[in-house]
Amino acid sequence: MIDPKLLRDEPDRVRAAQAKRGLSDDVVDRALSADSARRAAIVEFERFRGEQKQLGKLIPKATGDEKVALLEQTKKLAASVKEAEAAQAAAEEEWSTALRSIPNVAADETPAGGEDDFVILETVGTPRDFAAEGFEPRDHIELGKLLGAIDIERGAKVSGSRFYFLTGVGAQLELALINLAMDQAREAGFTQMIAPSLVKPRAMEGTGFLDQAADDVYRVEGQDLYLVGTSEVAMAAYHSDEILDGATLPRRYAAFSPCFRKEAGSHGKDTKGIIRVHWFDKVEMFVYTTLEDAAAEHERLLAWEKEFLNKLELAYQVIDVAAGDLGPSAMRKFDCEAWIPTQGKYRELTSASNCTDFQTRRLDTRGRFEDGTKPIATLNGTLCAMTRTIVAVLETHQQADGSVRVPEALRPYLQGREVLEPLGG
RNA sequence: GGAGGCGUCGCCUAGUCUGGUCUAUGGCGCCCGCCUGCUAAGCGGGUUUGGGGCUACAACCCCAUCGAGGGUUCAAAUCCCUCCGCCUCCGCCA
Repeated sequence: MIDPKLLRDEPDRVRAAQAKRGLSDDVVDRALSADSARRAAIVEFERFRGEQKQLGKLIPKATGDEKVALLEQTKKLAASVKEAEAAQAAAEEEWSTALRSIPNVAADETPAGGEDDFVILETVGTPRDFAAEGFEPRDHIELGKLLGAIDIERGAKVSGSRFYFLTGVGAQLELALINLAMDQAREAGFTQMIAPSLVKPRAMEGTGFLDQAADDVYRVEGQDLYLVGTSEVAMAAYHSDEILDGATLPRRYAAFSPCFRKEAGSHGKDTKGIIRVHWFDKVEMFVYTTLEDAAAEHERLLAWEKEFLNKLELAYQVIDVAAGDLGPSAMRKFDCEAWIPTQGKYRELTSASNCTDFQTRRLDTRGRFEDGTKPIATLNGTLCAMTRTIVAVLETHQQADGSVRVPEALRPYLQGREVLEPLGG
């Protein structure tokens, strides 16, 4: 939720922000008029209510005819109060709906436009030249089979398309990645967390996932619970309805959880392999900090993501995601896209978002500072999304014989193994 | 799943039976001031959160807020209903 004050004081800035995302600014006027209607309704209600309270005080002292008259008067007033209260509630509702449908105001630095209007900030490493090395790279599906690491057929048999089993060395690889990520996070001062992947509607709404992305969210039948698409959801709601001591900020959490996505609307995209699946596990960085520090923290999250990708010796580029592709919560987003050899392109592996006070306003999380209670910011960034990372590692570090070289940083987490060998026979 | 108990402004707590000076008591903690070689103690004051009015976004005034939502009533922390959470016991279970 954006700051209502910003809407009131600088509606043109909000209009411009809508345009930058390619959205209509009708909602701005709707929200503005709802706001003034709401305030009028509040004044009305408070006038009646105040009068009612004043008269109510006289009743216990009154006697006889005086009391009868008072009771008659207050009875009428009670009806007005009730009516005004209902009108106020309706006005609040309309205002809140309008306000909530306005996404976060993108940062000045965020490129305008949609999905294709991103700006490449940096390219790290060089994609391997398999032609020069004299062999055709195998895709992760084939490598997964050779190594006995990924069982997609049985994933489909048991759970349907876009599911998989990680088997043997594949399972070990995920556990190694989790531990590498968690160790890095712990060393950087993060509190390690294992977060629930089923959450109440409040958490889902609060993080903005019931807006545009609603179609992508699994809802549990008959249970008023949702499966999270990222532990960001649980972590943003973790401190809901709390006022955090400003001195404890930034609070940095590294949360592990499975993630579930319907992938509605992506039929036909990435239908093979484990690039796009309905479930995967992820270690996510989640930070609560001050609004003043948020932009700097965003850069730090990106730095930690790069550090992790560097450990895995991957080639990648960092992009500044365009406004139209930010999602409702973020005001700026950096994606790290790793080179996938058999696709001949960079694919998103991690994503770091600065959500400023958009989520904390919805979830009632604030900070107590010397100069008062103020809104605070949340940020999130992927440290390691297992499936796509496994794809990148296998394909990038494969060798002509179908074996895969283990990046050095990962070896301590794989019993010192330097190479993953194809299964015999 | 069954039975019972509990939920008060940071923490503890009074108030709920018997609705109305509850404008929610007291203590602890915290903040400001006084006092004071320093510290402690003592004394005085302040200390939920959200919203609105008016404005300099101050001060001030007002409304809401006693787990949440309804209801009864002129009036609800207090009575009634529903829900949520926590605790105890039983059952079940990894």
